Amino acid sequence: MTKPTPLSGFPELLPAQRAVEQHVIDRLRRTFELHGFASLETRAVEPMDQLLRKGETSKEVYVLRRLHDLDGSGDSGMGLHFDLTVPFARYVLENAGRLEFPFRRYQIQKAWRGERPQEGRFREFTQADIDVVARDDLPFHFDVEVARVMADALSGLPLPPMRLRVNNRKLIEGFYRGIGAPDPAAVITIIDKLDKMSTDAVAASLVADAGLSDVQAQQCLRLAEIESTDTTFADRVRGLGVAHELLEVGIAELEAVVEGCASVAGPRFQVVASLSLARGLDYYTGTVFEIYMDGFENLKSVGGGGRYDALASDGRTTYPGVGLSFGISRTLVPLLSRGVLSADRSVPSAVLVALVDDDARETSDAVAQRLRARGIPTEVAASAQKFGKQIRYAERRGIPFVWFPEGDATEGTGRVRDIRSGKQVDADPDVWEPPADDLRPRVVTSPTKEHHE
RNA sequence: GUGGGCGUAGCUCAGCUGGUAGAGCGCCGCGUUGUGGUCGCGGAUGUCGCGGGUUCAAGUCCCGUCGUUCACCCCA
Repeated sequence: MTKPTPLSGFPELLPAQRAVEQHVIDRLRRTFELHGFASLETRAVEPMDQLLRKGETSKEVYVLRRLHDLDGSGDSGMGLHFDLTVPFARYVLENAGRLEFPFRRYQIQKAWRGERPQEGRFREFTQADIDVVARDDLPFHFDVEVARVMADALSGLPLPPMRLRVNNRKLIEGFYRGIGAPDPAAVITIIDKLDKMSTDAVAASLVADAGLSDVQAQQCLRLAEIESTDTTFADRVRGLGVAHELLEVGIAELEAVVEGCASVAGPRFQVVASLSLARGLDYYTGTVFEIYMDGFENLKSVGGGGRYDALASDGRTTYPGVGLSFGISRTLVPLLSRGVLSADRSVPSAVLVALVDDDARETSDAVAQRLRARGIPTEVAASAQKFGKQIRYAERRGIPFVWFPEGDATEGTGRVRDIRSGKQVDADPDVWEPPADDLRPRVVTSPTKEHHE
């Protein structure tokens, strides 16, 4: 058999890298649950009509087909989900009668997109979503809450500092209406390209494609320039002299989000009111979020979300929602492959129990069992090589302690060596404990490699 | 999906206008007859991503393909 080649866009990690990913997932899970969000897992597939609703035909969906369904007559019309929001909306409708609203859930799962892979952009990837959904009416304070929860979750991760950019659709749409823009939606789409096109090009496009006058286009650009980490943006917006009812509602909401996040912001997590943020998706109706990672702006956003007044609807009842999504693969894979992040060992074992000779496996197994009984991940040496070799076996894998048994199986005493310091002490497997930090693989960062480009 | 760069040992890479493969690190052994890391000495490893073509001769040139990366697109 020839050596298999990797599959483009379907990243797989080495054991130490996976340990980092698991740490991140555990950490996110713990924080989400700390805030009372319930865990949910939805199936991998959705009906194609669900996936392609709202005319999102540009989505590259992987379609599912049975091998023996040659003529396609039994075509199920199923595809792999490309995000976690669409499956969640479907799930809410399907289980509306059995859920308690407002319903808060998190979901950490894979998603699939057939797009061309690039750094931080894959065909199979993991993301973490939190959403709150209600029936008929979802109070605004949940917009603030989801931002606070994500801030709490992300600032606890061993990652570069994150920046949450916030804006409000009502604010910008009210502004565009207030200046008399004939098609506010078109303006939003064009403003969203500000990070790629020059301001002159955007201005020209606003005139040509959104039907604005030069003066109106300049007003839009001045709005987009506004940015602040506190509520001072509000006066600057009002200073532009545009009046509209919707604009005032939007300003008030954005102020509330920025104020509400003030207590969770810190050196590792910044919240910025950013009036150029638009997000192309058309289903957002109020607050919009985007998350960026410092030093990795080339990845674009590593998370995003916002408020949808109609996350789901069955025709009779409407379910508004607000949520945020964080790209685990997008964030972690580039950090891992650049060596910025890694784990200090490639196995869970904290202790390697040495094997004195081939007949002493029983003794070593007994020691290992006693350590495991107290929650210490332990493995027994593969063979009775020279102790130097056995220590090296541990060293290669990053296992911090080697246990040398003494006496027979019933005694279970011995000496334990910290192979990093070389310190060796007499120990009892029913009593000895490693430092808490050594119990599990630790995430280590290399700040020297953090800066690039 | 469209267009460009790159692909040589486990890793990072060198290899000139084509002339039958190299360094550093790592790995293995011995010095060191049961406690690694330092040091010294010795050693192994490549279908030069894969397939085809041009040529007396291809790692080197051409085409295709896969992988990777960048831009567009899209977004996590």
